[in-house]
Amino acid sequence: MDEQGPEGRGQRPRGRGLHDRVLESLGPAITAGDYPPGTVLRTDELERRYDVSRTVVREAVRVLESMHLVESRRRVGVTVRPTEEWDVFDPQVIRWRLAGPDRPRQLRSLTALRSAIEPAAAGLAAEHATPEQCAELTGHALNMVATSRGQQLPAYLVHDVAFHRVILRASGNEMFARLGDVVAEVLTGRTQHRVMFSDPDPEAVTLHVRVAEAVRAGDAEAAERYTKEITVGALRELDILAP
Amino acid sequence: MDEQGPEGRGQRPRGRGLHDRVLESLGPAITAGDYPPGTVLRTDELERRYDVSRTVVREAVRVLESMHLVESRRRVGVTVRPTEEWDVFDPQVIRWRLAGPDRPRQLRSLTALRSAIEPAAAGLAAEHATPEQCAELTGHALNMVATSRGQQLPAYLVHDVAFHRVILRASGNEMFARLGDVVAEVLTGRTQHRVMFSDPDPEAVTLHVRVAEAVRAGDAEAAERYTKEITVGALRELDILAP
DNA sequence: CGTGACTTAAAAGTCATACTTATTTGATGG
DNA sequence: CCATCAAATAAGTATGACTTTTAAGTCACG
Repeated sequence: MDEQGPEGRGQRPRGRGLHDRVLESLGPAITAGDYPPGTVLRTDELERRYDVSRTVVREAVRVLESMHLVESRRRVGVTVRPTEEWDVFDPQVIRWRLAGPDRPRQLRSLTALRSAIEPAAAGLAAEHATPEQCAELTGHALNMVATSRGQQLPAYLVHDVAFHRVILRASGNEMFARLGDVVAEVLTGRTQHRVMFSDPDPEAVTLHVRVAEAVRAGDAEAAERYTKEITVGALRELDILAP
Repeated sequence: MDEQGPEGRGQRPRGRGLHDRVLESLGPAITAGDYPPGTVLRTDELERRYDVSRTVVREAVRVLESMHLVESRRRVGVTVRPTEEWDVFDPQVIRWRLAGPDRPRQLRSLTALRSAIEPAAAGLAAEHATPEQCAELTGHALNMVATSRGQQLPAYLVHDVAFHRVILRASGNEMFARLGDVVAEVLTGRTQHRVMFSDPDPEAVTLHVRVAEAVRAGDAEAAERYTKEITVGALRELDILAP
């Protein structure tokens, strides 16, 4: 029907299918508040809006429903659910909200989460980390030191993210490990907002080295304490940037 | 807008749809390890197995895919993904795993998570709780004391769950608040396994009262410390029950 | 013997349509 | 005024035809 040539053939579209495209449009819109809770969407309306078949819309809606973003009821339609019922731990929801107007609030929530989780993870890591993980850890810490001065923020960020990922993984707790992506997102976001400022806080850099040492030494208490200091610093930083 | 639905909109609206039935069969099976990572399912096979249409199967698969439990690829099929990629924070995944053979491991992970989150939440609650929430808290704590002796575990559990829910909500952090259901699940599961034993640990009961007092007094440090003691006790208990 | 280009087939993805079922609304009648 | 039942509506399900992607097999060529 449409003999229009394929748009970007060499592109790398995030959505691998039509339902993904619908999802990647509806999800951000809902989490951004474009459709406030209580808003009712109708399947056939969405069909027309996105010019896709019923099948595609239903699959997208089903996923949104599994995230508790919407509720689909017969004879009513697809209703946007109250914010407090959303699955705020769903990585996709987190991504959408971080990309929307709710970003500051979301960053604050996530940083508070980090502040609770990461110290505990570091403590566990001190008890469970393998020699390889200890080596990775010190490696990243040293690289953080090396890149902490002279406009090398991108390189610094890479090692910062990797460091925290190793800690979370080494904790031996699968749930902690799964937060690696979230932490990465927060760290990346923070760097972007800090790019106008100076190099990373030297104290924070030192603390990372201390954490690596503590984990290697198997000193759970120290690993936890130093990590706590790192995350408290992150919280303070947020208050400074947007009081 | 009164909602006096006879069934309520509880979590078990028996057979809300065919796709739900497929999901509630496939989800537990995958998380239980009946289909090990790498296993390939084909849509038409599932159609026949559950005697439903293509539409229904696809919707179920799409939801499983959004949980990162499976990956659907053309010319290949629906592949079960490696365990470490699953969305272990998804409430539904948690429910499934708690109902399966992985339950002990899952309970341990979740208790470690509690141990990290709840003290932080209590600290925040001490700073943000409204007078009403403080009243609820002391009310539940007192009721826990009242029901802590003489085979009243079910009643005790109700207040225990409610207590922790209020703490998490009062923290003012939406992500902490969302963990209320998870904590409820853990506490309920623990009680079921303890039913053969005696009444709840008197020390734990006292600690809950102390937490309520600390929150009311706005003493974040104390609230955090006492809550930490509660969760550490829960961790110890797990080691005793299944070392 | 590889190696790269071409063909093939398998399975998911998409669409259109007809039909079913639950639920709200509101009209009817006690 | 309330209960009951009928109609309208939108989601849910089924089906079959068609498209697209891609793993894998084939074959000619260096």
